[in-house]
Parts: sequence; C-alpha cells; structure tokens
Amino acid sequence: MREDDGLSVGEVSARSGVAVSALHYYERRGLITSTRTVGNQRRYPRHVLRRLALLRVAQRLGLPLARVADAFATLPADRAPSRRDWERLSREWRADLDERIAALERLRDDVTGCIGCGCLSMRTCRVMNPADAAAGRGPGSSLLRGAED
Amino acid sequence: MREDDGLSVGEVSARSGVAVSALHYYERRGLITSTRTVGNQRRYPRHVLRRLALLRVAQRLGLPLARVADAFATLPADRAPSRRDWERLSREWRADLDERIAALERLRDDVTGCIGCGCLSMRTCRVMNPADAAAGRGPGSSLLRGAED
DNA sequence: CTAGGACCTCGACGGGACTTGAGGTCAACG
DNA sequence: CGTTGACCTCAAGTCCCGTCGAGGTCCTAG
Repeated sequence: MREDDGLSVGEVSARSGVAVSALHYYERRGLITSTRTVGNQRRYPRHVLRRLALLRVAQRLGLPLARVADAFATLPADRAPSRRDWERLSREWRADLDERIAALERLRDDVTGCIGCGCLSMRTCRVMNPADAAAGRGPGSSLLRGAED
Repeated sequence: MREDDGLSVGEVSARSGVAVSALHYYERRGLITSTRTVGNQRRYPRHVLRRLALLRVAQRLGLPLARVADAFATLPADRAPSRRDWERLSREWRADLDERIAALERLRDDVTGCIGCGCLSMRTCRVMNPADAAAGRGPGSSLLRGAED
C-alpha cells in the first residue's frame, strides 16, 4: 500500500476519527487536498491531521464549514499550520463564540425576567417582542397585536 | 368570509407574522390545529396566536420543533395557555438554554486556555481532545495519536 | 357572468453536512 | 486464477424548517 508516501484515506480516517465519506466531502469542499497515486488513490500529507483537528475544533464551536474554509485559505498549503496560525484562528473563532454566548445570555435574561410576568398581555414583553422588531412600527413590529385574546 | 367564527389562515398570518406556508407546516407537524369551514378552509381558535408566540420564543431559544411539539402536548387543547403554563414552559426552556450557555462557556474557556499553548503537541489539549473522548482509551479516544506529525 | 382574491393540496426545491449505495478498479495473497 | 479488501466515482438519500409553484376550488363584487 505504501507505493507513495503520504497517508491513505483509510489511515487518515482511523487516525482522525473522521469517516472516509467525510474526508471525500471535505476534499470536494476544498478544505483538504491530496495527491493521487498511479492507481488513483488519495495520499494525504501528514499535516492533514492538523487541519482536521482544527476543523473539529471549529465544528465544536459551531462554525459552518464555509467559515472554516475561509480560515484554511489563510493557512500555508504545503506545511503544517504553525502555533502562530493556530493562535490567530483560535482568537478569531473565540471572538465569534463570545458573541454568540453574549446573545444567548441576553436572551436568557429576557426569559428570566419574563417568567411569571404579565407576558400574557404580550405587548411590552421583550421575549415576545424581540428588540429588532421594536424599532419600526409598521406591519411587523407589534406582530402580536391580535394576541390579547 | 365570516361564515364560522375563528380566524382564517390569512388573518393568523397577518397577526402573528408567520407565513401561511409555515402555518400549514406547523399544522402538519401537529403544533397547531384548526377546524374547517364547509368550504374546507381552516379556522383557528384565537388562542392559536398565543401558541405561535410561544413557538417563536422557543425558536429564538434555538429549540427544534419536535421539542416544541412535546411541550405543546402538555398544554390544554381547547383554551389558551395560562400564565402557569407559560411559566412552566419558560422555566423548562430556560434550563435548556442555561445548559447550552454553560457548555459554550466551558468551550470558550478551553479555547482561551489553549491560545498560544503547546497545543501543537495535541495530546493533552482539552480543545483538541474533548472531555467525552478522554474517558476510554479504545479506538476513538486519543483520536489524534498520529497527529504529532 | 366573470374576474379577483383568498384559500386548498401535493410535490419539489434549498442549504448544511454528511451518509449510503451501486457499480467499478487496483494490488496483493494463497 | 480467483477472491479479498481498500479504494474509486457519482447520484441519491437524510434531517430540519420551511418556501415555491402548479393546478384547482370557493365566494363575493362589479
């Protein structure tokens, strides 16, 4: 099997825990690249494992593959990402995460303030009437103006 | 149009801000119900608006419709959900949200602790090797054991 | 009587991230 | 020589949450 150097899909799959089908998919999406043997089999450079590790982190963070692809486009293609690369990406991704956490916290606070409140009148409640809709007053703002039921 | 009482889809859509197609969809999914006029048109009880308000909240919280359906199954079918109902659901949903926030915070802390760390050795790093994989040591645990590249 | 608007059903499409399956190739082993 | 086993491609399917369109019905107004 070692006709060439580089890892086969099967090896990469075993070592990374990523399914072969997913590797094919990532390659189609341009997230990883491979060369081919004379028999048309993929051979991956070892640092593909590093990329896959980054990819897994990004996914745990909830980032879409498109965003990961953007990030990967800034990495050197021919060698493993360096510590500085990882540092840069992780900072960037963490900022993203921070934002999402903050948004969820705001939402939680709204809900908390709303538990057992007079929400059933559903006019002033911030949970029922999200901030973004509170700006204008055209159709779409007080969406629930029939809801006093 | 007022052949029967109850709201038509168009009215519900206008008052709730939910597209007609979505109302049809929710009905197929069993989230809301309607009666029909002799001409086979839907008529909704007014408290459907209350349900839709709850539904919107749940969606803002990021809950899947299946979970909303479960919750709705615990609501009275024939009348509007009471304040106690709303209180119960909002508490439940908030707990869910709290959990997700906590998980994201743990993740953020891991990433923060990892920025610029020796992650490139990728063995002990908590971001690279999620907690749930740290338990066993069979295939699947130290997934990146080939990653020292 | 006819045009319009609101409604009906059913089936297909979109995007994200894959998986599954069918059908075929390549290389080594006995 | 034949049979594994790992690999290949391409198309289609899955899940979620709807949206869109075609083709048809119903009711009311002009």
